[in-house]
Parts: sequence; structure tokens; C-alpha cells
Amino acid sequence: MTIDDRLLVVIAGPTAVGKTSTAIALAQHFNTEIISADSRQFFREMSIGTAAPSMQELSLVKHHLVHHLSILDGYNVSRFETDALALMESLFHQHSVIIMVGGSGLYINAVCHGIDELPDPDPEIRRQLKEIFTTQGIAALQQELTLLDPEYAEKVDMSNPARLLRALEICRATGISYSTLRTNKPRHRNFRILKLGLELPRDVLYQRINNRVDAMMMAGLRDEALSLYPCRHLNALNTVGYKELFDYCEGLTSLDHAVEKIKIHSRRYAKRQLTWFKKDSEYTWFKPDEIDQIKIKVLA
RNA sequence: GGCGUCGUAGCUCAGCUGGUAGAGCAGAGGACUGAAAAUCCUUGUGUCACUGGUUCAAUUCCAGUCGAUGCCA
Repeated sequence: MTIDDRLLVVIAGPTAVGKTSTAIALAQHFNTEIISADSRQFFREMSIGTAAPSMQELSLVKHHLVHHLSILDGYNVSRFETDALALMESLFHQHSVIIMVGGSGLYINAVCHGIDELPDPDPEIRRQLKEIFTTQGIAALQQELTLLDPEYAEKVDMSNPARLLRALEICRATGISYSTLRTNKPRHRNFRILKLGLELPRDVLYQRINNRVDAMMMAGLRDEALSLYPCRHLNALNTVGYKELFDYCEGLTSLDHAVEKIKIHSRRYAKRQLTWFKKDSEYTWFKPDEIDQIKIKVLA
């Protein structure tokens, strides 16, 4: 089997654009399976709020990497890359086309182009750095980074604590500067990749987002969030649709206000996704209902 | 009907004793290598309700009109 016999079709796009049903239609047509690239649908406790595929949808096409983790499990892009590649290796034995669908751009990139091998985060180092951040502010992080990795300090967004924390945690853990470890070397993949983006006019997309949030509430999102409230500090739950309802649990907002916030935050999330995917010129863009055109593109 | 308060950016509102206006949110754009549905950056000209008046100059003072709201009848 050569590289030409293996094709990964990536279906990306903003939240609520209609990725799931398009992917299912495509997978049925090519009689193949779907790998999810959605950093929140991994978690089985989060079903309603992540708009995970329904039981009915799951029964139509075999899905992978959906609900395969607990929110208690630690997970990250690198592990996703490993898991997805291993999965594809086995799936390609039976299928020449595999569908990957999701909205997590970083995760999709990791599978398509690889991600540098860096040590897993050390909880203790991370804790120490966070403490510095909370007690001494971002300036302390900026200073240390300038000292340990002046090259990265030059180009990183120095006002973004997440970036600084991550770089420092690597510097501290390895004793080497983060930028020297960040080679950004493209990985060789033994399959072809076709990137398809789904989009809709902004006002239509926003209407779909609003409607879907209402539908989630009807489906019991409030109770799902309430049941996860004790775990609210887990990273997996730092997620649109949950954190707003945690505020409601704590009496910080009304339910209506929380729902309104979910809609707003979902729209902003969609915009960030579009910014991410749009700058990648490898994507060909379609409307979610242009199934026939998409099929032709895949066969081309 | 009388008296009072209010009418400023899509929304909520700031604008001290007159020199044509500014925040938050929304919206828009962008960044992004193990937190990524995360995290962060940039971005505010609008008949200051309308019509007159006073003034060198009015969003700001005065009168009237319209609208909103409260109290009294």
C-alpha cells in the first residue's frame, strides 16, 4: 500500500456549522469511519454541552476518540497526535479514506503536520510558576523568560500568561531554552491529507449557535453542568457552556444571563476558529450542505 | 391633569462651574506548539431626542415640543 492509497479527509470549521452531519454523510458515502478532533468531546461526562454526536448519529458511522476519556484523565495535543496516528494506522488497513472531523485547530495540526516532542508538563513546576504569577504578577514571568529564553521572549506575546507559563515550565524542566526545543520540523506522514473547511454567512452561523444553545438547555445542559460542578476546576471544564452555568450555580448570575453568556462566548469561539482555519491556505471551503461538491473534491 | 426625573455609540451608562464627547459590554479584526471550547492582543464620529433662545461658543444654560418613567390627583 502506497501513500496514494491513503487519504485523510479533514473536515474543520466553526462550532455549529454542521460538521457532524456532513462528516457522517461523507463517511457513509465512502463506507469509512470517523475520527473526532474535538478537544472537549473526548470527555464522556460532557455530552450535551459539547454537542457530541448523538447515539443515533454514532450508530450510523463508527466514531473514534469521542467520549473515550474521563474529565479526570489528563490529556493533551501530543497524546492526541499519538492516539490518532495509531488509530489511523489500523484503520487504513480496511479503508483508503478516513474522515477526521473537529473544530480544534491545534489538534488537527498536530495530526497533519506533527508537533515537537517536548516533556509532559510537570505538575510541581507548573504549580510553582502559577504561584509566582499570582503573587508577583506577569512581570515576574516576563523577567524570567527574558533571562532563560531571550529568543522566545522576543517573539512571544509577552502579555499572555499561558504562553509564558508554558515556555518557562519547559525551560525549568529541561534546563534548555524553549525555543531551541521548538524546532517546528514538519513530520512525514504516510498518507495524503485533504483539508475541507465548512462555513456559513456569519449571521446564519450565529443564528445556528443561538438555536443550538437553546436546544442544549432543553436537552438538560443545566443539569449536566450542575452534576459536574464539584469538578469545575478541572481543565476540561474550563469550557463554554459549563463555566457560565457554574457562575449560575454560585448565584453570580441568573440562568437567563448565563445562557446569554454561553451564546456570546460560543460566537466568539466560532470567530477564533475561523481565524485559525482561514489562515491555513490548504483548506478548501464549502457550505455544509454542498455534499456533492465535497464528494467530487475528495475523489479528485 | 399637576409636579419631578430622564432622553449621549447596537446595549448599559460617564461627561465637574458652557469650548462639538468617553468607559464597560456587544460587534469587528488578529495571534496561537502539551490549558486550545483554553489563553491573549488590537479596534469606539455618535443629527449628544426635536425646535427655538441666550452666548464669540451649547451635549452642557433657558423655553417649548415629543417620548420614557416616577410620585400626586
